[in-house]
Amino acid sequence: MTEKPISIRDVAERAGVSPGTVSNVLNGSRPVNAALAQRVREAAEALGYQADRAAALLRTGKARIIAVLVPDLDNPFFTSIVSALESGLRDQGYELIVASSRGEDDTEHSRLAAMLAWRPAGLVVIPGSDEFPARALIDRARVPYVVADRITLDPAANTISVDNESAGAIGMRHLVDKGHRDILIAASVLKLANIRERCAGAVSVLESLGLPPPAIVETGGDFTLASDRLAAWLDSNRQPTAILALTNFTTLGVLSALAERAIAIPRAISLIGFDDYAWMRARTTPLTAIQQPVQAMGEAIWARLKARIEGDASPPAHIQFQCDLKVRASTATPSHPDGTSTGAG
Amino acid sequence: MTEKPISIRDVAERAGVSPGTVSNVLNGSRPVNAALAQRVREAAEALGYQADRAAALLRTGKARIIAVLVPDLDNPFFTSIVSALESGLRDQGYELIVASSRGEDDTEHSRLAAMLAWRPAGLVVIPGSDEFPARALIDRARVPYVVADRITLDPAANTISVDNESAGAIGMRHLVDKGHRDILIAASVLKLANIRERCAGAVSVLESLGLPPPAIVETGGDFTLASDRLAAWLDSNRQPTAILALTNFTTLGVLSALAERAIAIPRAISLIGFDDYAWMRARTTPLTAIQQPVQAMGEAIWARLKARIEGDASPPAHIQFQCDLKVRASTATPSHPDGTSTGAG
DNA sequence: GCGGTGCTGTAAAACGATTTTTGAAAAATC
DNA sequence: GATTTTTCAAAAATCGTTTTACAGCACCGC
Repeated sequence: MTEKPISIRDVAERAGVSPGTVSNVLNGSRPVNAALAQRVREAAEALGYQADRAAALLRTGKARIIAVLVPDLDNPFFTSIVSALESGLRDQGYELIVASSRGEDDTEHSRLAAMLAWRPAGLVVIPGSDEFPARALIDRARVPYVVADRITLDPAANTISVDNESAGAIGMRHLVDKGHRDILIAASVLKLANIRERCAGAVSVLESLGLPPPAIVETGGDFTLASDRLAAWLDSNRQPTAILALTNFTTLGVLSALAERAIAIPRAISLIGFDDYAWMRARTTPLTAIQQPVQAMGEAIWARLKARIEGDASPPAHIQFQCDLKVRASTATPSHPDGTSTGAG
Repeated sequence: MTEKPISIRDVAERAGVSPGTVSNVLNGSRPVNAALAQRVREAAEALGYQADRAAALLRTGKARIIAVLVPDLDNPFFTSIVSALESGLRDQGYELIVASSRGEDDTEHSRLAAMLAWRPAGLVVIPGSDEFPARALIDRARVPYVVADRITLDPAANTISVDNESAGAIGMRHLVDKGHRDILIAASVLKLANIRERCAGAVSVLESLGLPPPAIVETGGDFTLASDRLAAWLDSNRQPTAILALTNFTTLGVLSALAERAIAIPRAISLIGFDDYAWMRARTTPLTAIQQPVQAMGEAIWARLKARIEGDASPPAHIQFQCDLKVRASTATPSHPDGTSTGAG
């Protein structure tokens, strides 16, 4: 009893033309007599015709699909990129397929292979590691792609990221300007180039001023781990006067560790967070934060990818966005300006 | 110079068999001589063969695709559902295509139509409104589907949601038990049935105890709006001793409004948040929160959808999950037990 | 008036898998 | 040993679109 979905043939019949003509009208691939075209369009409308994407794809070899691979769909930074992308694609007849690599190389590989079997028109990938071994797959598929957020060794890749050195530097400079000398950097995972660069930027500020290097603690990727590592560090080291967090999850980890110990922000310790979410502002002490221009990045990713899809053959671009420091109440002058001589034992 | 992607024909040739046999081996649709099968598998492996999904889809009529439509890809509740779903699908050869309706009926309609053109095997939708006008599209496409989070009037729909009445009730009961009588409910949008039910659950607790009804403020969907509306309400009404927030965004709105006014939690006002995110815990005063079992819901959605895809014809189920109240430091006994007689003017 | 040249529509050939049909061996039966 | 049945792979049909090849027609210049 299940009625068949309407095909191009039905439309053709109703409009009294051949299927080829219908296709030409609907895709504008070849000029068609205006009156006929009108009839075709009416017929299509009346029947509620939607071209079967599978058949179209099979013939043309390119799906109007953009595949996105991110390391973690529970990380708001990644989902906000996905969201920004979706906004860009929505009106242009593309669909978005998403997958999470969970930061594992082999998952990354298998998910990528599965998505490429759809022959997507383009690919956006946030690699789980700098090596990015799945790159070979992409090469083989010859699909236009953009690497986002992470830096890659792949010379052929278009990349969209933030200026991580500068991001680290503006945070550190702000702390130094406030008078802090005893600063802890909460880094997530140092084997990621972008995190290393944020560190480097921060460290270079101290270096250029002839100040001693900061302490760095590597917190790992997720929130609970970060919280534990930071707590352990705080319990076994002299308390810094300021903390610079390099990702949104480490920011949470720092907040958690400080809250547990009832360490006041910014009275005892100043804090700079990374990324800028509503929960960072909806606080008694809103967080000073290094804000990534997520929306702009999403748009840039799509702009670049779209250009590539449409045949642009310019050399690969490496677009870098500047982060903004949103100064709020969580950073203040240290209570003991000479931070090196005090602090808990 | 672009080498062609390897097709089933290439594999067949290399293994010295026909394409049909390759298909039978790889899909197990019909028995094939073990030795031959082995040869075929080796050839496929050697060539790195991946079946063109489009061709397969065209023939079989069903894509191994699950389409997901959510109201907002920037809302962590919705993305966590997507994430949980992705985990379920990953190993079963399905891909996930996502789209955002932005809470607009016509966007919902057009995005749904676009996704259905791929003839997905299944559909998960979180409708933007109770009316859910796009339902007609789904009926026409005869695709198995599950409605998540929202309640729908559609009698044929499988739904997965939380027990909203109970969720509202456990929050309110906790506040009443603590001694609060002057309670404000921060609801997002009352035209959504799930929000109305949370309200109803909360209100019924007061009713059953013979207490006066709570104040309710409708904050709207997004964070800044919620913050403004709440601020306005607080400025023009007597200050309650406790606030019950009914969504994660309203929780943020409440926090923001209270922070701006330097109203201490829980000393001046107790607060119960909705959903349970790391940022609610990583605070000096961790939030008491009504936690939705997101992971379990994601799994249930997939289980139900999968059953339907595989031909299960049992009557539509309406699965409800119970929320958990996580009691933390943001709720306390009101400073003036008789809340009606004090408060700011 | 005639051959050429756009124009515009139809007919038919792809696309690459799956599935049905066919056919030729091998196995079983008498 | 001849005939029937079974087995299993090859061949062919199919899905619905796009695109190529071709044909009819009008119009052009000579």
